[in-house]
Amino acid sequence: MTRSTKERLLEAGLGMLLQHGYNDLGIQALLEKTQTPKGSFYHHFKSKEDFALQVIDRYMVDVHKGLDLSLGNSSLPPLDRVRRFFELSRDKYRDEGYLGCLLGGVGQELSGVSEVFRRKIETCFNAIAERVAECLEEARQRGDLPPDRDPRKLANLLVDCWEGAALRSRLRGAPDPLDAMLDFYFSAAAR
Amino acid sequence: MTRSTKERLLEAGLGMLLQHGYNDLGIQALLEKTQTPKGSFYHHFKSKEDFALQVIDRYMVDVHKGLDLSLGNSSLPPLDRVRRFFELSRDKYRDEGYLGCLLGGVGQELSGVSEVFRRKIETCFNAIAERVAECLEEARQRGDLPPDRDPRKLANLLVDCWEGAALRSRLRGAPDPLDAMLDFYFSAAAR
DNA sequence: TGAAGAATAGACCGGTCGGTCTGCACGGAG
DNA sequence: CTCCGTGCAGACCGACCGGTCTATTCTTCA
Repeated sequence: MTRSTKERLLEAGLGMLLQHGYNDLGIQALLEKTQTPKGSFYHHFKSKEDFALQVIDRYMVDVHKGLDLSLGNSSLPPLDRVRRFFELSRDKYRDEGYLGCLLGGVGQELSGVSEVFRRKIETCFNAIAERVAECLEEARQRGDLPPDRDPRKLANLLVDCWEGAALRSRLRGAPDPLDAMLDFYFSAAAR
Repeated sequence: MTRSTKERLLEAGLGMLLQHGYNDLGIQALLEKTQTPKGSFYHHFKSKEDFALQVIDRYMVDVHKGLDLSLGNSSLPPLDRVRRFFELSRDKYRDEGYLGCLLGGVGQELSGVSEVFRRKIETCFNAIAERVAECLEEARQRGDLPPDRDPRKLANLLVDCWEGAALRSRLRGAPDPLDAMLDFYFSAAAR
């Protein structure tokens, strides 16, 4: 039971944070949704901020799992592995009702107001880009990418554009912007 | 004086909305900053939501001014005009301390919770993309763009990626992601 | 069995939120 | 001059916010 309550809170928090954002997410509402008394919440988390940061950590666990799954698939050429990761993310967004990316949402909302969150989100993006970059470097060495391209810049670019497309797909409730972005990026990067 | 108070509120609101987002923007704080009593605020705006929507309208006036300025400059080739617009935006972001784009910020924060804002922001993006698309169409007809490219899709793509880069530049407090994105886009789109 | 700490439980708190209400100042129209 | 609409002014309101506190229950292990 120990973990279960905390886990339940984090899980529900993930969904609610995605939909409501940070400031519009009420502790009260979270507690009602998870049938948890307030005492439990503040037993497991020292504050709302602490809670949100842990939700992000949990989100990143899933992200890294997705990265393992796609980038680790060595039966695919490296460029396809990268694309695979984002297509997986797109499918996840679909299942969630196109609410976009938690990092983008929280990042936009809080980076102007909280240094803690600003740093946190930037660190998460860097971590993702770093892993993508490794795979792009492999592609470069295979000749799938022009040798003069910097894989790290290319990876950050991809992540950034992805976040923009994710916002747009959220606004539209549709995956089109995500697919269009991937098509453009991979045809342009490879040539 | 009639306009002045409302104008002052909208202007301050623009900055505060950009930094704090919607939910973290307190009416109280806005009133203190602008030395305005509460009665005046609710005389001019029927609610906080109404206020924010008008702030967005005001923001869009500036955006369209920027579009007029850049896209209307017929001494430049159309592709350069488009790039010019985004470079202008980048400079504006710099002057504001790299807080990114209001549309992106508000869009991310509220689109999961308010249909009104979701639609509003999507409409704004479409308006920008539409004007960009016109210019891209001109470029296509001149042969600066491959004839099989759809200017509208290309324009939306550009706007989307820009928003992602704007978020990242906000997280970093630096323009690099914006420039990297523009470089990539224009070299890829044109070839 | 019993002591101790983890976890649950929810009443309660001060502060702040968005929003309302009433009254006053002012300026042009009759 | 009065009248009336517009804008300024701020006290006030109930609701809700995140967070605290104390008490109780469960779990574990000596």
